[in-house]
Amino acid sequence: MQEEEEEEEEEGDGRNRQDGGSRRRRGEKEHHQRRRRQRQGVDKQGDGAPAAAAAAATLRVALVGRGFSKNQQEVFRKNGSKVGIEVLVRPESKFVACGGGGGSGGGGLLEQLRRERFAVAVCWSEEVAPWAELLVGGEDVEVVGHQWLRRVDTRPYLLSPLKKNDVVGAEEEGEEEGGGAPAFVVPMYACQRPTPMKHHNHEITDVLDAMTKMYKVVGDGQRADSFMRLSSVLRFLDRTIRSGSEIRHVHHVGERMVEAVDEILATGTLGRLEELKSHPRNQVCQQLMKVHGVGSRTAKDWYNRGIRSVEDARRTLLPNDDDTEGDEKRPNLKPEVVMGLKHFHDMQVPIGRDEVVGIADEVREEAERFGRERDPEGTLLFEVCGGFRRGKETLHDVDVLVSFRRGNGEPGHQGFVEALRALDGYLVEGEQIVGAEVKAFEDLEYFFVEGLKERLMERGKLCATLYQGQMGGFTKAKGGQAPQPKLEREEVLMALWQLPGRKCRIDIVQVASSQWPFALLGWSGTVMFEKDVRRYTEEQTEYKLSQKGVTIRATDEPVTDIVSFQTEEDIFRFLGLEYIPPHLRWV
DNA sequence: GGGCTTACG
DNA sequence: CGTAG
DNA sequence: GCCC
Repeated sequence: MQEEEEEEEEEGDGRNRQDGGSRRRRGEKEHHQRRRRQRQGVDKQGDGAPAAAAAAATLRVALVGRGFSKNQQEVFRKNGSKVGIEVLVRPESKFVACGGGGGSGGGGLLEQLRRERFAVAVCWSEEVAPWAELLVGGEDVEVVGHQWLRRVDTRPYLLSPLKKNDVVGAEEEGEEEGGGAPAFVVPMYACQRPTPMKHHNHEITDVLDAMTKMYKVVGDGQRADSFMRLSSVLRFLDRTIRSGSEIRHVHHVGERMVEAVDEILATGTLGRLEELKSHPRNQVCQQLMKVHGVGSRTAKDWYNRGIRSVEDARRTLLPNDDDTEGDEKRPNLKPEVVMGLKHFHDMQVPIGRDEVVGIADEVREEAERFGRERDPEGTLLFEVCGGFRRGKETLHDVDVLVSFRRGNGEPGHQGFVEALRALDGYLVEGEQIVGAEVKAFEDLEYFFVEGLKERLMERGKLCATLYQGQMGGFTKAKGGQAPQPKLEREEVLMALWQLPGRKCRIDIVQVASSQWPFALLGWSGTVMFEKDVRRYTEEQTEYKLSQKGVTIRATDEPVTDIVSFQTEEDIFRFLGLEYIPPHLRWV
């Protein structure tokens, strides 16, 4: 797609650039950033196409491999030493890739490129430009970083960078083209990987997912994440793997993970997993963590109090009629946990898609009615997010996102600010808010979710509230400045919904309409996808992404003031990502 | 050895 | 710490 | 557990 939008790219490890640098670097903001990674110039979107023509004139040399890691480059520079460098050329695309020599072991990026019909050469100098010219003829040469290469590659997916110990051999012994299936090309961030729900490696990912869960039970979230990442990588692959080494070159796949995959392929499970599962405490804790509001810490607490099952917990912890002894050691349970225990069995029952549709219809109907009362000209934005939007067959809760755009075109939030202004005692001198804004929130009937909740409760649809709150709506108070009303806000209600015969979990979220696409993206999951789209933004762009919108990281200025975001596609495009529809976000 | 998404209660 | 995606 |  963006075959031609590279134009702008560059970045990089590009310390070696030889051209004077037509590239503007925005050094100003580097300062407070401990980020040593250079960002790609992701600024243009939409229009950024009319670049192809210019691209043909210049030969770009992309640097890849550890020979060009930041540290390595420093070494080059300091020593002025000669270093073996591999040069790969792909004439039809007018660029070459170069990487550090030395090392061995296949599977690296260079090797992948070679298999894909790049020409290969090795030079023994940091001065790659002359080599590149030699290989493809005397065009102008510009040296760019491997990030650039990844972005201009014709395939729909980006390449993952070479890992530390995966540099291919410097000696390009004959072109043994053959050699089995091509290496997997796995983008580094989950948000770059279209990942379907059903894939080719369930046998392995089932075990890895169990491992992930078990590490969460024992409280090792980071290690759990690592296994989740590996599982995510495997779900992306387009064929079943036969050995861990097939993905050794992939980011996030280390030595231990290769061993793990091999062990699963050989034995069907992991010794470490079986070992953890064999501990009664872990088994019990895993059960207890199914209770809403109970994580690994609470589960461990309960276990240490002698609780051995959810039924134990219900008996011991839920307030009962007769308070015999033992209630003095009853811990103060948060209301959520009380509800989690009380309705435990209902909450374990999967919710079918048809049931979700029914619930959503009722919520939408009421929201529309409620909205019309406030502004007959207004428009309701409504979407069921979460697993439902990704196409999941059975859900464990219903995530509803709503927004209300006023008929006059103003964001629905404007009404909130107006209402706030009208509130006696909360405002003085225009925008200045006096007193506890929290109180204002409670008093204002403007709030959409609150109003919606009341109506749905009157109808007997909504029952217990597990949590209700809001984010934003005011600027932070700083100095003597009182908080100011603010557009960005989000109201969240987590509650129970009365189905015929049972209750189920429902989350209703309302946001300012300006935040709509960001909220859609943010509430559609998966967890990994959300993490990685933010991590990608943080590491690869100069922006910062949140459910509120996009800001320029250095200045914290909202980009949403300048660029219009109407859809999720707008966000992906802005960030330089291929659009990935919800049903391909099973990372 | 630090960091690993982000925000709230 | 737990929850949300 | 992996990466920088």
